[in-house]
Amino acid sequence: MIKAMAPIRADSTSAQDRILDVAEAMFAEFGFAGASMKAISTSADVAQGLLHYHFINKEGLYAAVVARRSSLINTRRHQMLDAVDLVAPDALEQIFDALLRPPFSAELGGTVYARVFAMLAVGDSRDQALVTEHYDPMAKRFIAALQEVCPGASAETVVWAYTFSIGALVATVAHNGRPERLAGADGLEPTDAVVRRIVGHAVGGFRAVIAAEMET
Amino acid sequence: MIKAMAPIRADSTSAQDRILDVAEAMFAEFGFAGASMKAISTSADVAQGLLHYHFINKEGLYAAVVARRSSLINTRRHQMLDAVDLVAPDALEQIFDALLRPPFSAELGGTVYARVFAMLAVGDSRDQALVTEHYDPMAKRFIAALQEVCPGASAETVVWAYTFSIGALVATVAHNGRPERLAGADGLEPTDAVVRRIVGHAVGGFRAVIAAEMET
DNA sequence: AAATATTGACTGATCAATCAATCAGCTTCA
DNA sequence: TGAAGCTGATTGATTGATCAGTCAATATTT
Repeated sequence: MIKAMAPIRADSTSAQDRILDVAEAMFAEFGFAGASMKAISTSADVAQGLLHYHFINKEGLYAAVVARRSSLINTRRHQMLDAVDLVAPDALEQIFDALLRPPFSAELGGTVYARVFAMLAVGDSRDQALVTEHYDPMAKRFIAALQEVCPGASAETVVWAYTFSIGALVATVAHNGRPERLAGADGLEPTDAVVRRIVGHAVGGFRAVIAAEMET
Repeated sequence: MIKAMAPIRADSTSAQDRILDVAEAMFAEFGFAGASMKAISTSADVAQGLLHYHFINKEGLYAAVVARRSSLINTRRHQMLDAVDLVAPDALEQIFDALLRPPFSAELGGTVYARVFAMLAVGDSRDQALVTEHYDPMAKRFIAALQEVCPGASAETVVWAYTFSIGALVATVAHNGRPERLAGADGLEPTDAVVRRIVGHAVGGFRAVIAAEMET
């Protein structure tokens, strides 16, 4: 006999994934302390106990949310960096494009997680531990690539330029409506145009801090 | 007889100021939802009811913390922008210096508040309401100054460049130890050196996005 | 000048609501 | 016969907020 297929769930996603999706949205809106396990379980339509069954406690759930998205985004970053020709004249543009474009990607789940990512970047010791685990290795590889392209630059200078660029990314991707408010515009620019802007800014800023170091 | 002097308090600060100082530190470390009124009152050595007496509720206390520091910092920014010669060759440097230097000032209370400021920048609607009230007018004046120096640039481009620079500022001033971690350094650079770096980065990035717009 | 009201700052106790977490037991599938 | 996934009820602790009442200083009246 033909075996019954794996049961097709009405919503087509497992309870675990549903919890992660809802938790991501809640953490994005209210932060770690502001999101409650009760609200997450209610919105995900599961018992609150199930959250602890799968993720042990609130920190575990938070870490799982971060791990899921950061893995997707950083894998893409590594792929794009792999494809960069470090001796090409526009190597800098390519490197920053590889660093800054993936967080905007909708198919990597970017838009909602982006706010969690922004909070991580400015967060306390708990957030920093997650950053250290999930983002620092990627960061160090990009910093090494920047140094390779720009041999005269000191490590300190490159790290600061990297930090500034990530800050610009965070401010952009946290899409809280401020740029639109300040410009008096009502619509969002298409993603690709914003990415080109931020990459151009990062490259220009990078060249400027390198030049400032050289002339001293 | 000589009248008794006004009583000299042991700690020389009013209870209100003490509450604001402690609340600032707590919000900086744990965020809005993470800081509790009980913990704040205990650390400030006052009854919890006094927080509600002076600030009505938690949001009122949070708003008071933001209002106090943002007023100091933005006043300084306006003063420095007033002193800028908009037709000088280094007008751009001067404008960005006026924008980016005050948040680093220790005498304006910067170092602790900086983390509150960082959370504001990436925060939810409550945070954005405070940003709109306390930061947007200043931002608009700086954006206007940048447009004056760079007449060919579109408003949109200038706003994005401004947004990127504020992002770099936030990432820097949230001093969570990440730059040092990535560089493997153990000491902090002197403030003035960091400010010069970030101003140079902002100017270089600004010129780059303007140039990119011109050539299209 | 003495007695009396009024105010503002502040405390200590207490409230219902909400928090994260636990656990016994149910169901489903291998 | 398990084991994994999951529920529903419940826990003690903590949350922001309220309120009656204390106390010292000032203002008003006698």
